[in-house]
Amino acid sequence: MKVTINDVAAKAGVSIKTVSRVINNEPSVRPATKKKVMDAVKELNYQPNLAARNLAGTRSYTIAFIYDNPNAYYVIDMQNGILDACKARGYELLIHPSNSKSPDVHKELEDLVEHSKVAGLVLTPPFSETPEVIETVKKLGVDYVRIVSSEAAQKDEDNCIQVDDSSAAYELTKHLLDQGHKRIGFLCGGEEHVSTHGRLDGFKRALQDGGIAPQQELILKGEYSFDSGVQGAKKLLQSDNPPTAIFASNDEMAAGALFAARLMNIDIPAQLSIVGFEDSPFSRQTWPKLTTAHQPNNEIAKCAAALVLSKARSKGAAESGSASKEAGIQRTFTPSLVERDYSGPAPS
Amino acid sequence: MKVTINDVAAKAGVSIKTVSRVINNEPSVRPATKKKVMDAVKELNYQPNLAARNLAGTRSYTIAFIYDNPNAYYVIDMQNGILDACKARGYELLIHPSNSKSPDVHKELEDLVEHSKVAGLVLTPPFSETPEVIETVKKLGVDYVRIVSSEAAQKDEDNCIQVDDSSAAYELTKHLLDQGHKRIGFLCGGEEHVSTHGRLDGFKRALQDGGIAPQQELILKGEYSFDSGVQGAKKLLQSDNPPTAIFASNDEMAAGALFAARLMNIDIPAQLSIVGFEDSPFSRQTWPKLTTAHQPNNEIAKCAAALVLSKARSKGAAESGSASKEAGIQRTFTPSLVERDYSGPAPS
DNA sequence: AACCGGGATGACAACGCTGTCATTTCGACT
DNA sequence: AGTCGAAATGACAGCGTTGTCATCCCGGTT
Repeated sequence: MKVTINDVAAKAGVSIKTVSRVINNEPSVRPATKKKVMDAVKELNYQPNLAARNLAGTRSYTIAFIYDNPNAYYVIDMQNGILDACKARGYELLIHPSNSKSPDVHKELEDLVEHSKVAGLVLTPPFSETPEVIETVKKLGVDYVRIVSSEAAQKDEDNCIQVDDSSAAYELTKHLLDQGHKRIGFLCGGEEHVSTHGRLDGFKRALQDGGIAPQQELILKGEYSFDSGVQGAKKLLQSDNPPTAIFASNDEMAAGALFAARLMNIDIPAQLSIVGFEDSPFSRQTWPKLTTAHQPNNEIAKCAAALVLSKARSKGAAESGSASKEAGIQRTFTPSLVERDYSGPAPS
Repeated sequence: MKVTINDVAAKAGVSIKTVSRVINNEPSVRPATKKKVMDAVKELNYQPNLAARNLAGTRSYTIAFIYDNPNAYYVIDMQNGILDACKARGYELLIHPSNSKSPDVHKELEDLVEHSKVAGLVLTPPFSETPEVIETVKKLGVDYVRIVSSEAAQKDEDNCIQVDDSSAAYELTKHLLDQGHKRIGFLCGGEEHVSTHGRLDGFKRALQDGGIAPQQELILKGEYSFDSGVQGAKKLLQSDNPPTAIFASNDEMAAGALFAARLMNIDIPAQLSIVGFEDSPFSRQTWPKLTTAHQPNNEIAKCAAALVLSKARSKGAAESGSASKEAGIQRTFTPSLVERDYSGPAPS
């Protein structure tokens, strides 16, 4: 049958409590003893029983992943990253699709935390950027890490993994400017996403630094969807003085913009350049491939999970104050330019 | 703190064992007693502690979802369906991305089952259609349910939720034939998917029933990807005698075909009809929208999970032989035609 | 050489539930 | 009313781990 802590203790010639100490990295175990135990663990391929740990211990070995982003690629990427981090540390993952706009969210969160005894929460946008939700989470006193666009991180940096949308958008815009584009259309994502504002901000800053006056008529509101990209691009391209480039706030919109351009028989990239954002599989499934900003969602999620786990752990073990600034966990990510087929110099 | 079985027992004036009997639906509890207990449960909002259940009981309250399909939409849909079923029955879900082609699969599965003490497995294609993998799962003696294309279900119907690709493809093809199309191109999905063969089979049958001779040159091998759709459609449309309609084996390929047609300035649906398969968000993110066969992945997954849970339960409880044919769980799904913008009568 | 203090270790209860088995209850039949 | 058997219920021991607290051992003091 399954190998338990008793087997390990017997093999190592110590008590189960000592084994427990070793696998939990508690102090007061002589190096020699520790080695004996670790050898036994390895030899028997022992792995602590999660159910028993959860039951007996004060801390839990489960964290939850909460999301309400409709983009499947995004969610899967994040989920896999978190899963990796959990596996590495012997934790379990509870998947919790939710809806930040629903009035039940608060009770839902409460139930999740109280009932399931989770050690921590990983939140992604737009859920992670909804103030009331964060408020509730804070009140619950559970450890959490929010993955957010930098602008949304202000108040509790310590619980955030940030994505610097503004800087990335700046870089992307600069790329277009460098290629001679003077009129660049901008398709905004949904208002509820902080990233929408960050990306727009970066875009504007780059324009300004490039000495180009604001062109309000080229900035269009929208949503992070294909349809929205189609509509926005159409509007831009049908205007009297159409832009020579379009900055779409994500790849899906860029694919939409691309589609619209095709419909209008516009040659790409000769007449029009298009850039996306995120580097989702979407940008590669379009054809030819989109120039975009690569956002390492998998890695971001892994760091978020690692961070929340380290919080949960340090809390459980030594209450040694300095636990917060975890070494080795990257806190800020700036998506970086990936130049592909869909952008080129401005037409002369 | 948390409300436990003891609180319920106290409130109801019975022993904890009786409470246990009630919440597990075991026999030999007087209706009056049962009611008392249920009332107490409701009043206290009691929910059994999963860790304790897992630890104490012989059966486990965790099932695993194993997949290796790269399509995020597909996976998320399935996952949500399974999650629903689990929640409804108080089970926990273990997410396990895998790779049916990796040589480590067997050991991986073994570890998963032995170590994590899962009550059941839900498998999706192509993982669920890989013979060696199924072999391993069977050997492990764990309950499982495979979601498969009907053709792959032969041997162990009892553990399958089937998707009748052939019939659905037949219907879709018939739809095209009814509109007067005589030359229809067919873009195959990846060989490793049984659905690829089922869909082709349905296509051929419909053609035959429609009195149209096989046109081998119109059937192209491919993969379930956008790129593959682009390539295939290009090839078809550049031939001497191009088809008036294209049956793409999934929506992603259809989107690719659509894209290729646009590039070649082919008017749709006037000159060419395109149909997809699956009704993934993809088919709606394309624009205008694709005609396709709606495959209710969410529902399918829910049934699969319900089935595996009923297996696990019946095994744990009364070993009453007849447990297998679960009432009320749909076993076969036939995706059904969803007519949208991208198909029309054949050009005259 | 006896003594002390603190690090190292172990014994044992507890976590919340299920499984086993003993005990009680109840209706039906003498 | 007394007896019997099955149904209903409960007492109690685990499940594999952690937390608490007692014990042991050791080097350093006096």
